Amino acid sequence: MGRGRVELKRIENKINRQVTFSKRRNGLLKKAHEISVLCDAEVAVIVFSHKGKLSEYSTDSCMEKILERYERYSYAERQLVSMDSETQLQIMQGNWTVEYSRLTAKIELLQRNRRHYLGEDLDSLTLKDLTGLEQQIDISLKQIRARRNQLMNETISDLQKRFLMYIYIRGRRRQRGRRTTCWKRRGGYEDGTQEIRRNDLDLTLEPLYSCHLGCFAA
Amino acid sequence: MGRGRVELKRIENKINRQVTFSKRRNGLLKKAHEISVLCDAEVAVIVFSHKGKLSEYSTDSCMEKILERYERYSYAERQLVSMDSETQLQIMQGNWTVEYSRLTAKIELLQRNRRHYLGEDLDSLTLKDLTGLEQQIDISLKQIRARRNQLMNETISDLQKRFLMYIYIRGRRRQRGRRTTCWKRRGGYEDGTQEIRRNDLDLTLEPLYSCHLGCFAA
DNA sequence: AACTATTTATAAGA
DNA sequence: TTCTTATAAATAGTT
Repeated sequence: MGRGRVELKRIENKINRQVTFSKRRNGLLKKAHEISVLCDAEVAVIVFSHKGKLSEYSTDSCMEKILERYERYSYAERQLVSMDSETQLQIMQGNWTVEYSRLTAKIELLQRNRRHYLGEDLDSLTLKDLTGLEQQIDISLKQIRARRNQLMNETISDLQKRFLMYIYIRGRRRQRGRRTTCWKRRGGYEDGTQEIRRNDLDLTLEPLYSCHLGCFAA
Repeated sequence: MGRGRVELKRIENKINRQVTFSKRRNGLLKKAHEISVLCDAEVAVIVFSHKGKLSEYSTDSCMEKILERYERYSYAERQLVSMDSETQLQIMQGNWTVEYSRLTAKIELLQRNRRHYLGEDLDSLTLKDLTGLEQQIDISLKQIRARRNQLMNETISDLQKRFLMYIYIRGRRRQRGRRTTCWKRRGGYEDGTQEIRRNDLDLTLEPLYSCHLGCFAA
């Protein structure tokens, strides 16, 4: 539709491309509106120019509704967009408002996911989404329980070792006590004993990394 | 572009509307592809017909990527309006590094949490953390399962209704078939029957909003 | 941005 | 649905 047939390949001349884009974009949006009105259809058109400028059309100006409807149809999952070289480029160019929005959008997505992981706001999910989520959370619960059991076992055997050490040390002190003379008991020996005793059996659940208990291992 | 000018209003004749829709949809998708190739643009077109059938076009067949880009872009636009004045001031002063660090820190925290919810990187957690996490995830799994079961039950009863309707309609057609004389069966009756049958039992899992099934409710 | 020669899209008919 | 064809609409190249 114009002077001379057009070949379906990228227009290399930058000016021509820009002009053609502008004309055809208008045509496309117009046609989208026409089919929408004439045929009672629900239409969404999104166009990003080569430079990244957005143009859009949506029936009754309700893009979100149409995209939601589309998502329901295609059951596609959105993936978290990880930071890449595009981010760095944006920042280098001082184009931080876009970057800011990107980050806040990402935060919002992560928070939405978080609510799902915590079993909240599940009404918006499809059956497929829910099945996937359930499997994921099920696996994750198993892993958490496995790790917790492991840690509890470590703690228990650790406590056993501490207790054995307590018995051992008390036994040795009693032996020493029988051998020593009486004058050593004067001058606050009673207090000192209590202090030592308090430290003998450490009941906190922190791991006992620094104790060499090879003598009790057997 | 055709015989006679066309008025921009809904085509009331059902057949005409269907034919026009089919033609114009092809035209729209073709033009979307053309501008995409010629002008190196990223284009997404989504069309739902009056009957609810989906047609779509997307540059490089990557609809999700384009919709994500759209969400980010439109979120950015909304964000510029709703951004609090302090943030705007920060950004105006070119002092985006503070804001950037704040946001990335938040993202990092959220992602660390996410990994924990997914049962990853649990070694850094204490027994107390793990116990809390386990309880949380356990509750969340129960909620997800409850919601999933609810949705499955809804789907099942929906299918049951569809099936009953199918039986009912088939029965009625058989009754009608017995009453009518034989000459009506000639001239493509078989084809017609098959077409109707194809529409009788809609096995998609979309909700069945528009069906009045009061007769089966009891 | 306007113009205009052509191509393209498509409405109506078969 | 598909083909045909007359005609409206879109647009490529130009000014």
